[in-house]
Amino acid sequence: MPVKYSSSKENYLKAIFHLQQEQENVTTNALAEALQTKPASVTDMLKKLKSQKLLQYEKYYGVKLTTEGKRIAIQIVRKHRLWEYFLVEKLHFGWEEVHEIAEELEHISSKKLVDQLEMFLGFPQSDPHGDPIPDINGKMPSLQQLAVSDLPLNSLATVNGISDQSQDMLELLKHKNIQIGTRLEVKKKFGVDGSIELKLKNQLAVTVSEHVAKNLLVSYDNKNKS
Amino acid sequence: MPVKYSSSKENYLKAIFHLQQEQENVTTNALAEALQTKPASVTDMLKKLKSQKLLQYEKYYGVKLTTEGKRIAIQIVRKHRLWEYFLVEKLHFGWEEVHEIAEELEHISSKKLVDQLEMFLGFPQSDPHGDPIPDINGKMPSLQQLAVSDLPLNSLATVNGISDQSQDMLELLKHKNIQIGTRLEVKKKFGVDGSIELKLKNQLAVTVSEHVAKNLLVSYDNKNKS
DNA sequence: AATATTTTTTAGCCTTGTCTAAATTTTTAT
DNA sequence: ATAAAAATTTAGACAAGGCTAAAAAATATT
Repeated sequence: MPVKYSSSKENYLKAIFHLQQEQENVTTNALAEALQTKPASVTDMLKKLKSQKLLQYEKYYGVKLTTEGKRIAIQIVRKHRLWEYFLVEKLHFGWEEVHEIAEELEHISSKKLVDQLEMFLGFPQSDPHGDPIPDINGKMPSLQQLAVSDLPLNSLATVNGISDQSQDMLELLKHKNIQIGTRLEVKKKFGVDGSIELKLKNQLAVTVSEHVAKNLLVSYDNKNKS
Repeated sequence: MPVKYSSSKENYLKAIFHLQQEQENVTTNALAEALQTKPASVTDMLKKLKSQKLLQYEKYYGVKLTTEGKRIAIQIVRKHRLWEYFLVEKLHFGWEEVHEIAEELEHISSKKLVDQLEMFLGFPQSDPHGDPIPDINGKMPSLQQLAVSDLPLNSLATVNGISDQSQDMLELLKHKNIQIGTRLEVKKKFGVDGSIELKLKNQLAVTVSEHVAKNLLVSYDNKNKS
């Protein structure tokens, strides 16, 4: 039953999976962009993946994962995020360094390895960037997430994710001392440029641009004090 | 400086390195055997590795690693053994299960990853099978090793390695409760078939065949008690 | 020393995953 | 509704790594 797929195929499935979150039907160009390859190569690979029943593909009409394709994609995501957690929590990497390494580690095939790793790590719910880690059955713990830009004035919230995970973004957040778990309060919203002033728990106030505010995800704090 | 080589090339370098321990000059057939491939494929690859200056190769005359080739091979060995240690000590794998997984993990490229891993593990000196782990500079801690078959009667020794690391051997040793660090005493040597009776510390006596006795490596215990 | 055997290499072919250039289809804009 | 633009696919090529069958070299045997 557990068929092995090449790293390349796994990367295609994962990329399609991620793109599907935004758009039901994934286009060839979007995939080429995501995988840093050429559209012609994507077409070639899609035909192979189709013949393996990992996705539905009709010429010119885009692509959708089958149940099996999705299952494999989620497995890869699970491995990627568990390894990222390991790298940060156990090996003391910075959160901006781990993605690249996890891109390699996620293709190690042993299922037992992932499951033991998960146990060793204490069944973490989300990776260092706040993204949920699928459990052994592929179920994603879904957590309430809204952008800082959507918070009303004076609300209290805790950072639990970042949608733009570019190197630049992660470095900026690191610089401003914002990480997963940081508690913050919305102090001011500037209409002119969409920037927002935040008060970080136990720290000074900081101002973030509209772009940052839109990509910094939080959940409301439980208002169980007063 | 840190050029990347394919997993396949790394495997060739590693296999040559291991075979060189026994025989200065490594033959094409021996390599094909070790890598589970055909001699013709070996010849092809040797030409490529030669052109990259990783080894000296003269048609029909066998092969030898260059300094650079050896450096890379030792890096791979280092990674392999550190990962094996991790799998056994942290993820609680059995020593007979880890080789295959480490074969994959050893090709993960990040140097920082290996070095951090080593620190996280507390700079172990040898892997779960007793083989020495090269340090960050490629230096191997060499330890005194002789076969149980060469021990004189009544000598006390501690298991520190196995030369035949086949699945079957590891399973047999596991069954007989012999592992790295096991202390033993030679009780009887049977000339007929070369088998040897051992008394394991805090356990019953066991008999091992000549084959096992020849492949079980030990160091003499420090006789600092009486 | 000559022949038989084994080892190694060469030649030609295959698969996977990628590319460029050209052709085709779909979408957008007039 | 049709022309222009954009997206996608096809065709043909290439590099890496591997294979089989046949040729060549080295080694062993008589």
